[in-house]
Amino acid sequence: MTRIAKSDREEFMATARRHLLNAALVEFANHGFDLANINTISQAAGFAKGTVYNYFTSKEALMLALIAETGADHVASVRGAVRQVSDPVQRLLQFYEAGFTYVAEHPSEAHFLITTLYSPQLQFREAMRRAYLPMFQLVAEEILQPGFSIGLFRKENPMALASLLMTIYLGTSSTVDEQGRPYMDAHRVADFVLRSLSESPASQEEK
Amino acid sequence: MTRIAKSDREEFMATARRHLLNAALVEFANHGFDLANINTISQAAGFAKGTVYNYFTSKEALMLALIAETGADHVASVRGAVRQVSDPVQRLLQFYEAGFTYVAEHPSEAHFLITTLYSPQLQFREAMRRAYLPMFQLVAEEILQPGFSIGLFRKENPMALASLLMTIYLGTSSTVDEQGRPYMDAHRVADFVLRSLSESPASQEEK
Amino acid sequence: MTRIAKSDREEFMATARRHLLNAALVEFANHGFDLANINTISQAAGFAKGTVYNYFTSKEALMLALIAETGADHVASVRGAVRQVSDPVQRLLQFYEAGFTYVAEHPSEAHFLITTLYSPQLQFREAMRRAYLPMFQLVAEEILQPGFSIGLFRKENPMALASLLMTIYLGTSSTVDEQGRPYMDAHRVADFVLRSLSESPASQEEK
Amino acid sequence: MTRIAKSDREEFMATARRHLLNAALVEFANHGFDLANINTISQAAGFAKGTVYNYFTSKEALMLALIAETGADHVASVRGAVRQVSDPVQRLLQFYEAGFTYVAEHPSEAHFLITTLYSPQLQFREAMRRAYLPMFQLVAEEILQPGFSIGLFRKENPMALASLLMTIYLGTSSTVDEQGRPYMDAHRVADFVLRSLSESPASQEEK
DNA sequence: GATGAATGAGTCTTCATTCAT
DNA sequence: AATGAATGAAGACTCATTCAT
Repeated sequence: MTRIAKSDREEFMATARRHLLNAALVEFANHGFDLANINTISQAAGFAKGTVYNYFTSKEALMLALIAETGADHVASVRGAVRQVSDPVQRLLQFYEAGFTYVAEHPSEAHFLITTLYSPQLQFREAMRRAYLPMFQLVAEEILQPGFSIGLFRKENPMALASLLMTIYLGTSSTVDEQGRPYMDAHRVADFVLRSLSESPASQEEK
Repeated sequence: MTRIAKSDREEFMATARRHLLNAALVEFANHGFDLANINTISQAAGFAKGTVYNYFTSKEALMLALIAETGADHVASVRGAVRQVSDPVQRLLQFYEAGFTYVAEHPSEAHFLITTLYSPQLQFREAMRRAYLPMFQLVAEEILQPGFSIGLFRKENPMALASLLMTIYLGTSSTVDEQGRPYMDAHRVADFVLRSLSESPASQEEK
Repeated sequence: MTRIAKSDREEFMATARRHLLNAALVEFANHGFDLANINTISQAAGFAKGTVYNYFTSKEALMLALIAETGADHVASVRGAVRQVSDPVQRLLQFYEAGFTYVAEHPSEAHFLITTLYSPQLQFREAMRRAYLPMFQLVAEEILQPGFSIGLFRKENPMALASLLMTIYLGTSSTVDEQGRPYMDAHRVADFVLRSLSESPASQEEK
Repeated sequence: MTRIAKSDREEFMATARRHLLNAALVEFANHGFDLANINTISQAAGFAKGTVYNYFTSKEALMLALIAETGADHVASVRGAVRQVSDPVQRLLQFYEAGFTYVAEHPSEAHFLITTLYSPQLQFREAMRRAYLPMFQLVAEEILQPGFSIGLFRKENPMALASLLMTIYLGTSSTVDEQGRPYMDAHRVADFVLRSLSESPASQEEK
């Protein structure tokens, strides 16, 4: 009885927390942290002014929670797609495709993540970096490494390559049209990257 | 006489304006637009609070002027380097080298430009895009086109390629260490890009 | 049965009420009424935030109850000591000794009472005055009057004298060290007062 | 020219500062620090909301300035009166008379000083103590010492005596009617104190 | 043109109190 | 009777902007 009641309450609060995070996401994405209005968030979530402080100790704490959770969501979504295939080339393609799909389907999240990644406020940039570390590892260990192992990718400085791939992913993801959809095509980007990664069948330029 | 006197005054005001822009650059780079303090800027430039309004109609106008001028500077610097050579491959290398050099030598400018490019405020993002249009054109018309013409680069969607090259440039430029220097090496990045651009010596993947 | 059950409940509630008053005392003494936090009080008493309102209708009601009960306690303690002796001079000494002892042994209560006595909020000052009326009467009727009767004290405006004695008591009581103990010595204070009270410009008190 | 202009401005600002302190005095005296409203103060002084922050960095800074300046005023007023006479007995009388006069003529100041002296907030109590140190010294060095020197006062622990005299002064000063006038009469208080201080005309106790 | 005091809109945050469970 | 989530009033403080000097 009590268990159920307590469980209900907990569930209810978890829902409320989620509403607040969703409202915060939109507000932060639209206006950025500094111009975001806590009252607007609370009311958009269906609560009165002060209620947000029952869930987050401050505007900053709300922001940090949002970074961590949205970042984790994003990473999980991409990782799930990547792991559906095993061939490194396919995984690379999945990486960009899942990424672009996420951006297209979660425009607010994507916009929030990108703007936060380049926020002038160090604390938020750092939090964003932390949230994206697993994605970096995904690229390095579950896409590049396998490719190296089977001699598919040229083995040049894995960290630098992973960094480049992430950079290209984030950069192209953030170049979107007014509907929030990426301008670029996942296949084109993946193709571009693959050409560079490939163990040159004949060794090309700089002789 | 009057002309000279007037010219003196104009010169003086131009100098004052420049001091203000420099101070604003540092403040905006350090704190972002919203947290930047007009008073701090004015005083850092050697003036009292109100004086900034003799030169810029508002904080926003100051920001927009800074975007336009700093962006133009950046573009000019890169363009100058690119045009020193004529071979498309060399130009591509120069593009990344000049870019990274600029970032390393102008950390505040670079930080300001990057954070503004991803600002949550549309107006600033747009202004930044406008400021970077010439750089985009530089890549498309003075690096890629010549490469296409002489059959050095595979001719696939020039706009998309230019966009990718810019994205890679901006992304790698914004990944800097604590001293503001890019982690990546211009040669490595240029090499990565060139591999993709090259007319496949043997036609690699998609057969 | 019912009586006993009811009595149990009453006892339980009385205990809870006491816990709340004790917690409130500490909080009010440490921070003053305005900065005192109802939540802190309730939790210090072992209850949740809202429970305090089952015992007191408001923060102010809690404060007023605390003033009345703590004041009465203090008065009772002093009165008890005074009545243990019958000689007016001894009573006066007891008055200051019991007072200082109370202060030393109940630092929170003492601090609360003194700060409340001089609170900027009239309602609390008045409540405090009311609580101290019996102490005033004690001085006037059970110390001074007997002294007048037996010609020990010069009979000059009893009300003014009682007021002065109370003032001296409260003032010296509130001058405490960091451990909450009065700087002054009860004997010294009593001696000072007795010299003034004594009849006989020539050869006054105890020979 | 410039000197005069600057001097004018400084004078003007000093006036504004005084207006603010006066308004703050009334507000703090009426409601206490915590309930005092900064906006009310600013507007009562004839300024807009934020102007008070051009003169004081915070509500607390305003309070501390007020404590220091009002305390110094009070001390100066009493000291001035005391020094007008040279006989220790006269000085003692002047001390209480000047004190009561100050209280009667400056009810807000007096109320503010007393309530602050017993504020629950340590920082303000301490500031008040500091402000009153010179008054303590005045009593010890310019009233009691001379009395000791000429054998008028019995020489018992000067510090304790000074403390008692101050206590009596502050306690009686704070016992005022609704118009803010002390209930006690300066002569009566001074007489009470003098009886205690006097070298017993016939040598009473300590043989 | 330079100054800096004045303005007042804007906002995060606190917290006493209510009330459904 | 106990709980604690929800409420919303209240207030200190910031700061872009104005303007008299």
